[in-house]
Amino acid sequence: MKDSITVSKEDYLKAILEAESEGQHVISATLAHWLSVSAPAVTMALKRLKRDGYVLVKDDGTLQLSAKGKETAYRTALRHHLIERMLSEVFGMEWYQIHDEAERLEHAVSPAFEAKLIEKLGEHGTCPHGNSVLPENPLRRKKRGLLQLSEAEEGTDYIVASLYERDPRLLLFLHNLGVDPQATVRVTAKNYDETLSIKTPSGAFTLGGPAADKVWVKLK
Amino acid sequence: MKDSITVSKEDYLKAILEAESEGQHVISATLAHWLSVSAPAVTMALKRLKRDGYVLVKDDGTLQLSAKGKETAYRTALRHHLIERMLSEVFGMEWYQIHDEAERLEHAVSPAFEAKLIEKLGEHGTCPHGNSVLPENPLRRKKRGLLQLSEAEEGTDYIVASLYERDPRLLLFLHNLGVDPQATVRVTAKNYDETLSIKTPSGAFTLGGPAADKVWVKLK
DNA sequence: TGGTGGCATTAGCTATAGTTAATTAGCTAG
DNA sequence: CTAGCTAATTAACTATAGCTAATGCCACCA
Repeated sequence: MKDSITVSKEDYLKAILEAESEGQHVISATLAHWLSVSAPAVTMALKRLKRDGYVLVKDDGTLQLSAKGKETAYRTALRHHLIERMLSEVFGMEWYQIHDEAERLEHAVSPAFEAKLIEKLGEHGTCPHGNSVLPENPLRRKKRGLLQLSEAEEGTDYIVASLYERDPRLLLFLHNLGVDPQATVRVTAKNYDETLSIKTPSGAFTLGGPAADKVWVKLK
Repeated sequence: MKDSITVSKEDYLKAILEAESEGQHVISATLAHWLSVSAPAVTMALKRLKRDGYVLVKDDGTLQLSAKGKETAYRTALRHHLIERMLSEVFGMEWYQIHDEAERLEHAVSPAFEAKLIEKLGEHGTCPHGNSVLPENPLRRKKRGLLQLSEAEEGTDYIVASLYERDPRLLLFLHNLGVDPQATVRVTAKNYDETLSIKTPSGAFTLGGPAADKVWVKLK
C-alpha cells in the first residue's frame, strides 16, 4: 500500500546510480547483468519503482532516477562506503571481506547511525579498495593518472590504486596473488594469450586479461 | 528449497530464547504478543521453522528450540548485544536509540564481523540498558539485589540498573523523565492509583504502574 | 450442562521478489 | 527482405510473510 523502501529496491536504485556513475547507458538489461537477476525480475521491480516515484523510464528505455530515487540511491551508496570504512578502520577487517558485509549492513543503517559514522570517519576519503562513494568512469580515472594493469608498461613499478570491488571472488583471488591495495606490482611480460606475467610482494604470477582490466594502478 | 535462514526466522528464534530466558512458558500465543503479529502468522512461521529443524512443538503446545535453533537464536541475541555496545561505546549513540538500530543490524552480521566485535568489545559485559546477552528472569534479578521501581521504598535513593529494552517508546519516555541507566531515582510517594511520584536528576514526575514495573533499580 | 474465553488452525486474501518459458518489438547484417 | 539477435514483456509458477474472518477445541466456571 505505502511506497515503502525495501532492501531489493535500494539495491536496484544503487545499481542505477553506480552504473550511471561508471559511465554506462543504463537500461533494464544493465540491471539484470549488474544484479544477476532475470529480465522479468527487473521488469517487475521497475514497475514497483515507477509506481513509487523512484524511477522514470524514457521512451527509448533509458532509466532515470527521480530526485527521490537519486537521494535514496546516494544514501545507500554512502552507507555502503561508510560501513566499509568502519569495518576496515575501526575493526581491522580484511579489505577483501568488507564489501559483502557492507552490502548487507548498508540497508539497516538509520540516519542517526549514518551521522555518527560521518562524525567518526569523515564524509570524504576512500574505502580500502581505493574507491570513493560513487565509482568514477574510466575517463576520469585516466585524467587522474590511473591506468588499468592491462595497459601498464612492462618492467615498470606501479602502485595498486583502485580495485573493482563488486566481485568478491575476484578480490580474494587478487589477494592470494599479492595484488592488494597500495601494493607494488610490476608487469614482467605481456603474453600472446592476453595474460600478463606479474610480480607482486607475494611472488610471480600469471593474470588473465579480464582480471587485469579491473585493477587500476598508478606510477610508483 | 533450502532451509535458508531469514530475518523473520531469526526474529522468531530469538523471541523464543529470550522469552524462555525471562522465565516464560513459551507457546504460540507468546510469540504473537512478543512479536506483535497475528496468531495465524505464528502458525505459518512455526510450520516453516519445524520443517527446517529449528523448533519442536510438544504435544501440549510448548515450543522447544532444537540444538540448531538454539545456536541460531543465541547468535542473533549475541549480535544484537554486541551491536548495541558498538553503537554506544564506539559511536556514542544515545542509549534509547540503539535497540531499534541493533534490531535491524543484527541480521546482517557475519561470523567474521562478530569475531571482530568480540575482539574489540569483549564477550561479556552489559549493554547500555544494563542487560546481558540474554535477559534474566525476575527471580535471578532479585537474587542479585535488584528490585522493580514499583517495589522501591519511599524516600530511598536507588540507581537505575536495568531497563526493559524492547519498547522504544517507553525508553524515550523514561529518558525524557530523567530515568536513564545509572541515574539516581527516588520514589517520593506511592499513590492510590498505582502511580508513583518520583524524583530524578531532571525533576519530579509521576510514573504509571506498568512503566514502573519495567525499571529495575538497586540501592544507591 | 452450557456458555465464555483463550488458543490454534484453516481458508482466502495481499504484497514482494524471484524463477522459466513463450512471445513480441526493433534493429541489423547478409 | 528476411533471418537472427537483443531487449522487454506477459504468463504461469514458487516461496516468504503478513493479514482478517471463521472455525474448532478445550478447559473452567456459574
